[in-house]
Amino acid sequence: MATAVELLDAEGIGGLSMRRLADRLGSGAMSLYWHVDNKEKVFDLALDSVLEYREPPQTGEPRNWRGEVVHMLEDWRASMLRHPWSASLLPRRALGPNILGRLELLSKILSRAGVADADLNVAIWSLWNYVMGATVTRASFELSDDDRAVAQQRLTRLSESYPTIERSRLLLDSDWDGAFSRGLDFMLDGFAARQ
Amino acid sequence: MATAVELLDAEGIGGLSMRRLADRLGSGAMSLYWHVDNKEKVFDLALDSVLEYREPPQTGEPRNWRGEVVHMLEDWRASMLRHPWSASLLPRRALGPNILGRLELLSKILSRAGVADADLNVAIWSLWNYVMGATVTRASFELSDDDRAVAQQRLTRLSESYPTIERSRLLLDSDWDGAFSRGLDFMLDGFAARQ
DNA sequence: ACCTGAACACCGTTCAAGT
DNA sequence: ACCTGAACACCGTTCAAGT
Repeated sequence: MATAVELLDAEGIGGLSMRRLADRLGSGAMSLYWHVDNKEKVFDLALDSVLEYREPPQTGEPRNWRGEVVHMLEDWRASMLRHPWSASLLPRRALGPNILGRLELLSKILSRAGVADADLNVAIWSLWNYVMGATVTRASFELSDDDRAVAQQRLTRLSESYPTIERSRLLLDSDWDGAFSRGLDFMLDGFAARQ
Repeated sequence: MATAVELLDAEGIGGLSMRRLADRLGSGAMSLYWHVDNKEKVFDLALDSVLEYREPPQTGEPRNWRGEVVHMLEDWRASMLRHPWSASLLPRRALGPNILGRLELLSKILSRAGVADADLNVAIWSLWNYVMGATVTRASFELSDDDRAVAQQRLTRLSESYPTIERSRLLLDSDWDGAFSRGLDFMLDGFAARQ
């Protein structure tokens, strides 16, 4: 599986073919199919393998729940951005053990923090949605400089049609990390209000 | 383009090949390439073509900004779910005119509602992230009943490892629409707090 | 200006056959 | 139990050639 991740890192999602993976593995032609059902399974395994989370060591001091949530979610996003193919793999993938582990942890933190049981699932899915959307978006904007230039050019050409987003420089603002954590703060404010 | 959307609706993302599309179009073999650069462009066009938004007719009464935002975003999500392939197409796609139009509208509503300029882009991207994450997730869980059964089975088998999400039935809760709008409310609460 | 078909360089997957 | 290579049924894209 490590080899599949290497290949995806190096060549992107289109670069992984069963034939090339077999090659890279040194093993001859099609022996892969003895170990794995099909290409989908390879993607499932690669995705989950990249999402392992190790909680930071507990110091004696009481941790605050917001900090814990933020830490885990920022790590989640960072893990996926380290392997940009993982974002485009996300749709239609199974939930592997590492993903389930993160959801479990998130549940525990939030319910310990006093989020009502009735709101818990909504809160978790909201955070999930936020992280997944942010990651998918971020990865898809991380294109070549050429592409960025083209997008910028097109937008200024169309500035009469989209005056507001042109003025606020919505598409040019490149502080992705800052936007991510500030938006997360907004969301957590929303949860905290219902506690 | 309508034909491409039909084909995607009928057969999913894997069902669209340049050859089959040409066939369906009645046109012979490879004449597509005179009209379009490559397959990527076909996907770009298909995605945007499905995201047109018509604002609801303005009654004389003053509309509330939360209602407008919720309406547009729920329509956005619904449009994508009507064409499930659009969710998996989202990563790495260009922003077409319909998408830009929605972002422009959102900007206008929020800034009219009094969201500070400094918070505007963060708010918009947060909502974007939320909608995209929710849609991608929803579409990917809408698998065959077989798949759902397998997932459920696996989770109960692993209930010792994931007690909290097992207890809250996180993965079985099927009120997606309700979760979407309740989570959206949380977010808007967060924005309103900063006004 | 628009369409065509053959051709090239790939794919995923199966399967009989090997050790 | 594990690997192999040939074979099948596809792909996206190019390009010389047609109207």
